[in-house]
Amino acid sequence: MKRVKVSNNVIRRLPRYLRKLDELSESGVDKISSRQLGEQLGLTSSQVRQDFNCFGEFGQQGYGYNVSALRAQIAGILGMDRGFSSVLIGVGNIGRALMENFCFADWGIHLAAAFDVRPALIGTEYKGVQIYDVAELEAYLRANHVDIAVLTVPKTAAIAVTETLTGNGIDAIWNFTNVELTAPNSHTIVENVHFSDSLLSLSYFVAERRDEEAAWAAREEK
Amino acid sequence: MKRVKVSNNVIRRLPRYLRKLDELSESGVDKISSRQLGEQLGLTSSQVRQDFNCFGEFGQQGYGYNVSALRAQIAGILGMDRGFSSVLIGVGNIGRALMENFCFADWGIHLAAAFDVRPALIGTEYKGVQIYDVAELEAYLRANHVDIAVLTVPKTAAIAVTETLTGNGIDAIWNFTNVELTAPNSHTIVENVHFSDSLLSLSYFVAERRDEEAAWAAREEK
DNA sequence: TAGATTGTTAATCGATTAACAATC
DNA sequence: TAGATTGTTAATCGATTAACAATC
Repeated sequence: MKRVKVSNNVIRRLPRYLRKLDELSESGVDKISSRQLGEQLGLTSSQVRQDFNCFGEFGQQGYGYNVSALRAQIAGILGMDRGFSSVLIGVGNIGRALMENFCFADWGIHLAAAFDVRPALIGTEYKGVQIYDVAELEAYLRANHVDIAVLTVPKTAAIAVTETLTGNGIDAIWNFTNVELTAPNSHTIVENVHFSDSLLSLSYFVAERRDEEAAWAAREEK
Repeated sequence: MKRVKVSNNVIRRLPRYLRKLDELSESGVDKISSRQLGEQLGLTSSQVRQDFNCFGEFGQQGYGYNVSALRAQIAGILGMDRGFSSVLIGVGNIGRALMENFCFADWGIHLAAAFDVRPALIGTEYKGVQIYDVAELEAYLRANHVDIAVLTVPKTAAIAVTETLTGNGIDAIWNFTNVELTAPNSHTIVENVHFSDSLLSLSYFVAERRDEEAAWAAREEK
């Protein structure tokens, strides 16, 4: 597979292609053209073809793309077949929500262990995943290869836990705390899930919509 | 305030400016230049100034920007001072995580009510928010003005609830289900929080990193 | 006043779109 | 073969960066 420097925009579209292809598969569709795929995602056919051509030639001229073959290619590009392993730190509401409803395995990630500070949780199992004491995190990371840490601790614990993680070989963090972990010169890959950023974008669009409505109403008035 | 058509990239940066300005405020910083602000967010000073100039003139030549004044401007642009109201549907783990840990009020959104189907929850209160039967959702929406619906129901209920929402005047949905709600021709504003997209992007970057490491190791070998 | 930094115009860069030869 | 659709190059568009006059 080619692995040239690919723009961030392209990378962010790959998971959307994957979801759409899974949806098509479920509906029994087994071939699709760049034009059809683009229409369903709000993209031009050119963009779809350009995106795929960053990584190789996945289609067949005059035919289009085979849904399951293309799906497999994209899954490979995204690293879903690499057997990445992860641990989750912080079995609160958001941690439990992920353990319960989010199928890590569906996306090729093995959730190997969870950690918390609360005695009532330590030593128990939740959804088939063992919960350990955070005090054991360092030892665990030294004994086991872990690719990704899922950070779902309270804000106050975020920095300390992050230091334990990065100090013990973790170079990728899926961050659900609203603490900014991205040290400017850091070696660590951080993917932030900032709920507030998402809600505020929505709020912006609602405000814009309300202003438009008000402008219309004012025009009617006259 | 100007409200010209602003690019999506700019809109997505606004919440980041807001968070950074809050952080600066907390640290007692009361003025900042576009250069300093840019450095702390990984942006050029030009970009920072261009972004703000989409909406007005918030700085002072030779001085820079007043942190709290700029913060207030951005809050206004994002609609945080409009008193938007919201309801949450689905008081499962993710719904509870939001109700418990996410301060809607901090972002100018009032969470007015929650809805669920489980008898054990209906009629109770969680974190000061009343939980109603989903069967009452339609009546509630007709009786109360609601700007935003927070959708945290299981996948299987997503479509039916969305129809109730859009059929009763809701034009903005904050969607936590991994169902694609964005009807191509829809009037509804949908902001998706797709956990899987986020994790897969992270997975991509990890895969890229591992490939680089492997390439280095292979070079050492020779 | 001199220094600093904005607001804004112009230049550059990169991403998206269009076009078309290759080919299934 | 004729029709369809890719892969890929060229053209366009928009976003970012650079530059600088205005001005605090």
